[in-house]
Amino acid sequence: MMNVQTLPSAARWQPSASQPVLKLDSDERWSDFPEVLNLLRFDGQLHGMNDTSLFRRRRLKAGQSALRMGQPFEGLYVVRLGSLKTSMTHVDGAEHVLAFPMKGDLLGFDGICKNKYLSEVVALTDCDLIKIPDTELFSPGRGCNDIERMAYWAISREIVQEQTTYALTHSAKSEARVARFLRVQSERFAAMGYSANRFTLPMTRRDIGNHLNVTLETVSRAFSALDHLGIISVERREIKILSLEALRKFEA
Amino acid sequence: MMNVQTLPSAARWQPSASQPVLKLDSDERWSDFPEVLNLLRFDGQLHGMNDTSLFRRRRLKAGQSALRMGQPFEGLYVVRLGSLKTSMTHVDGAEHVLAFPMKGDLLGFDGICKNKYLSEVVALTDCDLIKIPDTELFSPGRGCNDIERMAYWAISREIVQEQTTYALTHSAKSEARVARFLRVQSERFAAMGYSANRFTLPMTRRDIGNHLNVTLETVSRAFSALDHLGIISVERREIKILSLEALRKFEA
DNA sequence: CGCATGCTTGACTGAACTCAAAGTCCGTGG
DNA sequence: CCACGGACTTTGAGTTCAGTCAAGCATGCG
Repeated sequence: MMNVQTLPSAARWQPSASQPVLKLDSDERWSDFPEVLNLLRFDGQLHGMNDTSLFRRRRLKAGQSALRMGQPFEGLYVVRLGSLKTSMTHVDGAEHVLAFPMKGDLLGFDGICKNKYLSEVVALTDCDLIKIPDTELFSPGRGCNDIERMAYWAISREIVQEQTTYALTHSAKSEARVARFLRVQSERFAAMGYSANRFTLPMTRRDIGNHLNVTLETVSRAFSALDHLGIISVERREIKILSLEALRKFEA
Repeated sequence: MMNVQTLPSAARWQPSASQPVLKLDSDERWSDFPEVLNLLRFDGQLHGMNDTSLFRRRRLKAGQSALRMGQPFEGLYVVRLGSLKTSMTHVDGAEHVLAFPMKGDLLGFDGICKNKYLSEVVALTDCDLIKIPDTELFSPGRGCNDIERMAYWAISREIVQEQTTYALTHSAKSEARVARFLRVQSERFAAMGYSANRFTLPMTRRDIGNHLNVTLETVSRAFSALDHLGIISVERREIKILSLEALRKFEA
């Protein structure tokens, strides 16, 4: 059994008139290969040649941007703490929320193909990231590289999660999508050692709605409906799941 | 300029009462690393150590299954010819169409993470696939491996395409989704050297609808509407794009 | 030829969107 | 400290868009 702790309700971002000026990337060195493997829940095979890996540490305040669309690829990130939001902005200016990465998730993998990042990532809470620089991934002299293999394994995992997420938007009814979203969130929290029954959503109703392709009002109404039915308890962003069984029934 | 050819309208699959019995995987050897790189439109860096690569060739008749959910991972496939359909089946039995792979696309990458395939892939037309066996990808003694790097680069590309596809379902109006779907199809055909203005859709209205999360009737109505407006010409599955400009306007 | 599948079109219904108003929480500044 | 403002949320009422149900046609196969 994993150690269950309550989710740190971390400084929620309250929009302030001006984006606070900040000292950029605390570029601390950080070298704990086993911790990264553990965060990623890696269970593949390695060659055991993990030389002294040079990771970096990066802390973000809520509201800060972790990666920007179009920025040249400079490596991958593993989330050590905090919640983020990944989104794409279309030519017509419309935003599309792709995912809500949290502890153990990988960021930036869409930058490998074209050598620049293709999505925006912003911190929803204060965050602690581990950077795997591109030099560690691709250095040609390095030969066979455990880091590269680990990274690609993690990318494969992210693909699977993306497919699952994609499937989220394919329920007939909007209430069903919201119910499924909550269940998936619950499972993700549980997988990282947090409580599955009680958690704080780090994102707004609008972001949830965008992600599920429904309006924020519909999300709100769905939450209220599930609350009135006694299936969950909603108090702003504090969610308690009272009956996982009943929640699952709503996913049809 | 690429060589433009009309899309081979390839034996469309007409469902027959019984799945035809077939000789399985023609397991021919096949060893043309440059062709694979070309198919994948690879433009990354390699170490130039591409030893004698041992690929396999596999031909499928329309309607045959290329990969099955749950089947143990045995490698990746690159499509050399033909069209396919990727889908996931949920616990409740609902099918979700993820993508329509064609020439140059990669199959099976969702199998790396859990060492088994997580989606169904069936051929919509007769297909010609190149198999990259897992032994070629992961053999530990092999050291630094160009094939592995190429494969992962291709996976990164597929992620990007998946995100684009995912965004397909995030247009407000259903007509807009259908219009965007047609434009994306057109661009994909063009990217592989086929005509961008005239092509044959290999999939049913139902599959398109499932993919876009609308009903087949809605797809049909959208096609008709775009036809009546003179933006496209639809005759069963034969599509002509008459005004790409106008088509784009419908994506808002 | 009959049958099955796929496609189109119409009429009706209902779910989700839009618009609107009011309430809550939180940080800021007087 | 308290009042204000802004973002976020909830809830209601009206409307529109897409789903459902149904009928009919086309095509290709046995």
